[in-house]
Amino acid sequence: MAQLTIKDIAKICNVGVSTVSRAINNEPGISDKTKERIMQVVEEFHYIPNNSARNLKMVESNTIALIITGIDNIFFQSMFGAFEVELRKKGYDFLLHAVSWKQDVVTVATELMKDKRLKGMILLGGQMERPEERLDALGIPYVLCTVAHSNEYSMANCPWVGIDDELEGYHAVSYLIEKGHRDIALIAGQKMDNAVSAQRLAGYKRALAEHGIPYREELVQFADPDVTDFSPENGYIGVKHLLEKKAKFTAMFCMSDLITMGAYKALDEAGISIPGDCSVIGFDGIELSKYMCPGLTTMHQPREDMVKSSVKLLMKELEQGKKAEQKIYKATLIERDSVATREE
Amino acid sequence: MAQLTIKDIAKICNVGVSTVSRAINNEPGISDKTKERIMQVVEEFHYIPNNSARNLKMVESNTIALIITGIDNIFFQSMFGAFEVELRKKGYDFLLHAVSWKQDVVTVATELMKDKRLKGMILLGGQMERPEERLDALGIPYVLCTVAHSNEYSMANCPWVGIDDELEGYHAVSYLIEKGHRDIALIAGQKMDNAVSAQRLAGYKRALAEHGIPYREELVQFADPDVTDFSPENGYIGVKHLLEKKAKFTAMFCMSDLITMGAYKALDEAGISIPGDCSVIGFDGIELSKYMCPGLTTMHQPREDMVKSSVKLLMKELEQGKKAEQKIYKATLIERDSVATREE
DNA sequence: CTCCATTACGGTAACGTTTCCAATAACAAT
DNA sequence: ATTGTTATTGGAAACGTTACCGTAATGGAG
Repeated sequence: MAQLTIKDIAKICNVGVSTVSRAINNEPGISDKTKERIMQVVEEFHYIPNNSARNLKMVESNTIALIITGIDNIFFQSMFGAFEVELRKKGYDFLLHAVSWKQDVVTVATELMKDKRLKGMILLGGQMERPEERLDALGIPYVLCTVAHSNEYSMANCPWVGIDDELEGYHAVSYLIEKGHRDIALIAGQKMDNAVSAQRLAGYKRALAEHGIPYREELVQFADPDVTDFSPENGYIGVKHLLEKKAKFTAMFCMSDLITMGAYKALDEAGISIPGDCSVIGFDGIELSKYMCPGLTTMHQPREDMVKSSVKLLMKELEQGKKAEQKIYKATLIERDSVATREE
Repeated sequence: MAQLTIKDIAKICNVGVSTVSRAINNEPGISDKTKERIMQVVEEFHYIPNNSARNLKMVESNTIALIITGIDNIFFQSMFGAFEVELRKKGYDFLLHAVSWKQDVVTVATELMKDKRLKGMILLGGQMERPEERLDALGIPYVLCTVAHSNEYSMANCPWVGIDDELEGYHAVSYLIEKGHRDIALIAGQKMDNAVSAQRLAGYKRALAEHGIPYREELVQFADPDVTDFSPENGYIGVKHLLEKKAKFTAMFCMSDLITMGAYKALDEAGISIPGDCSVIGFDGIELSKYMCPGLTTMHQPREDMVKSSVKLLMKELEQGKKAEQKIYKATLIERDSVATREE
């Protein structure tokens, strides 16, 4: 079946192509009568404009793209919706584009920008070093949301919103210490290649150090190379390893809430009660954490605020041409029932 | 910053545009020397072709789209990856496109087909009636995977893969009955508008009827209008409602595993033990179900098989021009620890 | 009835690419 | 040298749309 084009519609209606174009884009300079007639034909023949041609021709769109690395991550998933409403509220079109871990985000972003004549973009998730070097060259406003980076390098030169992973890891562990725990296990992500994990680990070490507790390697368990970072499996296997090593601990910091789900299971199978025998603290504050038994105490990332802030930063750049800014949020501790005080 | 085009590259290299085109698409009819020279310039200037122009010009791509309704659904999420590897294995390019519940899937599909010159497509999730009427007109092969439909209408005329929700609902409830239960609660999705829920409900009723157990309305709990179908909240609130009504039951069928998570919590808060006081069976067999405490007994949908089958069906249409086919899978019961035998 | 201002419309050049076709270069065979 | 064959290359048309510009139609004022 041959594809229906704007010319076909024009021919059917006995008008010029520009008139049809005016009709479908409700532009001025067309009488209501012809417009109606054209739209009727459009409906009847199910004509749909070709976006490639449109994007090719148009000098600028009204579209803002959300480019997300790690679409299978439940944490980011919970942010899609908020981004969409926030952006539409400001009158922009919205485009969600997933990039897999193997692709280079900047390449994808560049491609997308050219193809869609993007007005701006928000990069969500993943990790990168010195992104501004290549991103600035694109010439359109962008903001990085929850994009990880190594300890050595800060995001100081880009529009960036997120939390300080080192600091919040420190807070989580400090909380456990305040509750009287000194033997604190850690279930982390991949040992290499995971910047978030590395930073939270740094926070863990600092908290220990500040309270004069020696760092013991046998208590920190990284994800096996073949399991997904921050997944339930990560937690389940992690705890199993800990138990095999006969590591002794009275509390545990898991680097994601999903990890705690696996940890709960492994602990349950070993007959270790939460929080009686072992306290557990999670990270992220995802919806699911509230339904765990016992309710999970966790460091909650203010996702809503982070998306609002990202959009606001982008708008500022877009509308006022303002320079790059940063917005670093605090995580908040949600106390539920998975952490107990340890008496000496 | 002006956008770099193929003409710019051609000018820089002192060659014609067609030569550059040949280089970047590694087509024959170009000497290795010039090709190398061009590619070097391409790298240096970070040239990226404009896909809009490309798609506009090219008569046919090698791309197959996965169009998914309900990207936030954990069940579908677990299928993305498998689709991608399966399709790439066959040598096709892969494109994931999310459509929100408000959009019309067929419109989106048509648009995408025109824009990207799709070779074929797979529709995942959502629900539609008589989709073949409009989809066939597109003129490209497609297959529906786990797309719901009402009881009255079967998918007999489209390429379709999925399970029989009525039958598997029947199986789940029959299993409970075999275990000696007669007072079986049901936590369902939205009362209206959810075809999957409606079919599993029909299965529930049939199982009851066949065993001479009267259907009692107070035991079935639909999702509140403002909560997400099949979510943990759906389960939590559902059980709370049941308990408020002082409904008496010894077992419970939840229409998704996610629902059971909320149900577990509500049961736990009410001091009702699983499976001692109440057995629970779930549906879907998602990864998470294995980590619940106690381990969840659930009807597992063969996701891997369903994606493989979808791709195979599409290939058949693509390569041999075969007519629409159907593939209806059986769910398999995974017995874990959430269902107990009830003694009379 | 004429003139002018306004509104409605049609024609056509771009947008950046691929692909066909023609043109040139290279080189071997006569 | 001449011819033929093949390997490279350049030019230009087309893809479907939008946006500019010019022209025709309309309608009100004089």
